[in-house]
Amino acid sequence: MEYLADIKGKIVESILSIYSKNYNITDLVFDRCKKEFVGDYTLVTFAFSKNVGESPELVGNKIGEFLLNNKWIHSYNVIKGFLNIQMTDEFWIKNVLYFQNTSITKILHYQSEPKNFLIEYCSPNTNKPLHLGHIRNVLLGWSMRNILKAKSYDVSTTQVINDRGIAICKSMWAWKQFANGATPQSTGIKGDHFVGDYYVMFENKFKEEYAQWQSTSQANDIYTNSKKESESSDDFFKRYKNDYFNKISEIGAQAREMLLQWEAQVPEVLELWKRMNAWVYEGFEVTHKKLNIHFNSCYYESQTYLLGKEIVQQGLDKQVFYREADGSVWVDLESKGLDKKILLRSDGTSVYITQDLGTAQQRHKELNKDHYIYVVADEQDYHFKVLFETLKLLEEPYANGLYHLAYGMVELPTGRMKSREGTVVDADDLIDEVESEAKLVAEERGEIVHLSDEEKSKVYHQIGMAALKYFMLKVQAKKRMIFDPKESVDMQGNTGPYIVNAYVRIKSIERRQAIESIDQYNEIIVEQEKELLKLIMEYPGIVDEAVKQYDPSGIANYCYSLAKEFHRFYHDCRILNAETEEQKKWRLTLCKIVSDYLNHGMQCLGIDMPDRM
RNA sequence: GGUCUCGUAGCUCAGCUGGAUAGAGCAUCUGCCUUCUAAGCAGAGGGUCUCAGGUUCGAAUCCUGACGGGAUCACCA
Repeated sequence: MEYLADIKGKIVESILSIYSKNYNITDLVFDRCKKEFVGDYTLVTFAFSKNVGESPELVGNKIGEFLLNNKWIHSYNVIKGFLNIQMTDEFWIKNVLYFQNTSITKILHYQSEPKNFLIEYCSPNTNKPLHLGHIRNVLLGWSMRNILKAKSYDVSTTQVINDRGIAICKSMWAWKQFANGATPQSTGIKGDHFVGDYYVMFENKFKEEYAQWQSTSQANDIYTNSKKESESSDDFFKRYKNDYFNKISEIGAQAREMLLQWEAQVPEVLELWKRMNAWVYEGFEVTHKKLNIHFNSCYYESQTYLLGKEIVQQGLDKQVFYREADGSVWVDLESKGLDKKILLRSDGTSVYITQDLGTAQQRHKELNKDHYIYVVADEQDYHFKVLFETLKLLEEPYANGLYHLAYGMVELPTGRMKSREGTVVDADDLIDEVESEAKLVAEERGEIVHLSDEEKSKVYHQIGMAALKYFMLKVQAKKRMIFDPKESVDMQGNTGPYIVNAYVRIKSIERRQAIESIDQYNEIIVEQEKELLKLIMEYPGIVDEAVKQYDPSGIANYCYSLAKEFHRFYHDCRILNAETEEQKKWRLTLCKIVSDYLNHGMQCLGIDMPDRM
């Protein structure tokens, strides 16, 4: 445990000794001292003073006086209810030695109990490539995986792939119709984009058909008979689109026919389905690799979409579900502040949630985890509330370990992304863009001209990814975010590359001078050094908070603060040309610690840093 | 309309288990490269923390209400 904990202990001890009151440090406000006051740490005594019936100043002075007995407290001052204490140089030195000699893994593992997790994230459809929304999802999911791993928890990851349904049938239909046997290989198009293109082709064809139909007398009859009062034909036909697809459309009927054939396992359809999905998976694989994210397993809806009927039966047997006269099965969650929710259609077929119930149960049977985290956009908040409450009603043993990591939707400065309007930001395009921006800046600077082409492109990729990933992860997960493509490729200021730059500066120094470990220090410690150490000491708390909140943004912001503080230190203080050999070693050690913590934090975010840039 | 959620500088965001004069970045303006990578540093301007009440020594932070944005309320997934 770092030595700040000792100071906190001393404060608790002082209160016990002076006032015979037993306090927990978490009940007291003890924080870093604000820069405009003299001191390193501050204890706020207002609330406490009230409890003991003495003025805040008196309490501050008494505790301050008591603390002076400690060799790590240099001095104190009291301003109203604020007791500011200054630490001795010995305190900082002890901490440096501790951080130098103790691995971050060990520090984070302290008092951590064994737990195991399954994180479900990404969850794509196989009819189109990954987009910006998926990027936020996978970065959050993968980052949470890294953070939990950093706490030495057992974590595995999975994704549920929606590989069946009408959407992929649309792609299949269009491919049969227009492709003439073309493949990703024959056209050189990435598999997921290739299949996505046929989905778009279907949609365009359908739009065309629908538009033509709207001028027929059949359409006119339907409009006059079923329009709402004063509804324009435009509005009506927008609303009617889905019905048209299901009831009237010719190509809609053909696509639905393919779906039926798929369910009936018609070999020819099954074959095409497998073939096209395989193309998509190849494409996804490339994107995953670029983002450097991984999955320990995959669940396919084609294999799980029939699950859940059994669990519904169990619920009926336990009388926590009920059957309506028409045969549909429901759960009543009104006592939980939710509504009644259908679990099985009157014809006995599944709905969305049926499958999720079944999947949850099956997964627990197979993996037996304590915690299951679903990384899914917050538009599904209600669905997950219902799902979790239903599983609790069923008294499933894992029901209390379920967590919906909900993140806000990603919007463009122009508003929501709409595939219909072609405003969806494609994941691969975005990755290419940040990479070429990184390349542009790097070439201007010319620091890495001597590297081989292969090494160079690796650095461009790392910097581009640092920019993109940090940009996405610095925002609190639960908040919706405005994604400005222009800002995402920024490399200055509060950005990933800024943090990478701090790290690279240290690596550059390391290349000039090997860092030896130290066991003492006898010179003055400057303010910039203390500020760095204060931040280093805060890291375990930052990680714990990220785990508690299921939110990496705190770690992202921490990395920025640490990098910022380092840049200041680097500017103000000479390291290799320090005043004495001893100071140089001390500062080198400090650099080493900072680079380790920066690297650890960035690793938690899934950001891989280069040694040069 | 019901439920959930958000509202902090021109823009994008921190800060939210109540604590001192509310912080960054971008953008605008001004300085600093013969010294370890200037993707950097230092400085200036920019705020009724949406509004109104309440809780108290103290509120951006907690509570209530209003206003404004978003999500959701299918025998879709």
